[in-house]
Amino acid sequence: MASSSTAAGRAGRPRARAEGTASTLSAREQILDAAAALFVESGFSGASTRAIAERVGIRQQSLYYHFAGKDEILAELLSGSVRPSIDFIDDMRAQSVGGASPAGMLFALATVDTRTLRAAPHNIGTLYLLPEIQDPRYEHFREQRVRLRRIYGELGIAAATPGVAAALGEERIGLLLIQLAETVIQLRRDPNPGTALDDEMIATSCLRILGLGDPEIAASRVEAHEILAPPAPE
Amino acid sequence: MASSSTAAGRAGRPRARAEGTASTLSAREQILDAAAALFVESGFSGASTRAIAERVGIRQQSLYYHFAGKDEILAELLSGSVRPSIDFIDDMRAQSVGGASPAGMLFALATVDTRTLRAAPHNIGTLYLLPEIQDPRYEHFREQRVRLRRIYGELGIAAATPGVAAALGEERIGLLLIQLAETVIQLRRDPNPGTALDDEMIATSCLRILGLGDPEIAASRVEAHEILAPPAPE
DNA sequence: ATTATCTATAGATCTATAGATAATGC
DNA sequence: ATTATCTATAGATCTATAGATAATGC
Repeated sequence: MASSSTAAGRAGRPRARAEGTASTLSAREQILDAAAALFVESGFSGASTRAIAERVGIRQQSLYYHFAGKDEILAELLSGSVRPSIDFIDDMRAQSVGGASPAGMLFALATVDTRTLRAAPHNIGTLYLLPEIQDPRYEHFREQRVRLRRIYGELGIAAATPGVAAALGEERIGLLLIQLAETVIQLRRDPNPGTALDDEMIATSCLRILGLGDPEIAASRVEAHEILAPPAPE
Repeated sequence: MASSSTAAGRAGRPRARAEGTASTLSAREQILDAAAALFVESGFSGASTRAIAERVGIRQQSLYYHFAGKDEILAELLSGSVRPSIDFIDDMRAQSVGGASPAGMLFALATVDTRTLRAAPHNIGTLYLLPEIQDPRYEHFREQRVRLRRIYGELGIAAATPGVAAALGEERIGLLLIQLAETVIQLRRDPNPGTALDDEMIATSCLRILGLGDPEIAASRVEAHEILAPPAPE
């Protein structure tokens, strides 16, 4: 059961503003969560360390026990937010899903991505849009995203009809597909919840852009389901 | 010839840091331009009034002669940036382009939008992505964008195949199409200029999402050309 | 007189470091 | 002893207002 550090009220001087709720998260996680909410709402520069700390229920200066600076908090949030997609890709490749077509894999990837973006707390995908991430400091993160885009491009060009493949090329396809997946971010931003957008709508649109027709899309969808929910291995 | 206020060195105390270039822009325009560059690079909160003024070549406090505050500068930039699209829509409707199909009009609108986003100085479309514009203060701008999205939705659902129209619905179509048009923003952000993306690629992708095939897309493209470059009247 | 700048400056932040303190762990 | 907080505080901003000043316009 290895108790670990996640636990409730333990070592260290107690907080001045004793929390009523006794969060299940570690202090570090509480900070990340608070920062995510505020970065999404006010941007990186617009969210002060004081505001973050206040949301957590600690003093501004106490943040520095857990993070070297505000930028480290953002770096960690960013790296956590691409991880699910990258992991999924690596899994899919490792399993070398023999039977799956590029279109099937693309459908699965788009589904996972949109699902992740939708389920993440605080619409964290918004962070991708902050101007501040262009800073050299966040290059590692940007590289991860380039990698993701490249995978979209590779799968996309392999799945596309010859005409579309020739007209667009791999890089543009990658860009368009990832852009489409991120529609979810804008959708969550919209305060009017009238429009729900389910994951498969995006994945379907991805394949349409590539020139595929309804029968191919339907087949890819079935493949994607197999990739995503593999038959229980005995 | 009405000389107007745009002119070069005129009334008012001279600037301390005399500009070598004697800009052709009015001070107000110089401020807007400098602010646009900095908002795009550092975000709204990340760009200080001092930095903006420095770029213009005036003192920080002198900004307040032209604008009541930083937020007014952003408001003006935002309103200027949607105007071309809104104007085009109003024109297109006013002319009541009798012959044009929804698909043709959509192709034309997407072309104009991507062209505008591509040609604007400083990748100003990035401003749409700033978290700060969710503030109630910028509601007017957001309404303009909602209007634009609605037009995309109306044209899109009319142009779509029955299957796609039924599966997605007008609002989702609007969201997806506008998102696609804004791929240009991300493209311009990418420092690697390897990938040029021409306007018609986006417009074409818009129609593909709607389920249209190559012949319909080709026809819409021709219609769009007629809308965009109307045969010289009489 | 009007216009567009300037200088001076108030007051409110904001980030980060240094060192004290109040818990738990051994 | 270690851990996680606290208080105190430095130093750097940042936005905005008030009032002076140096041009042009009449």
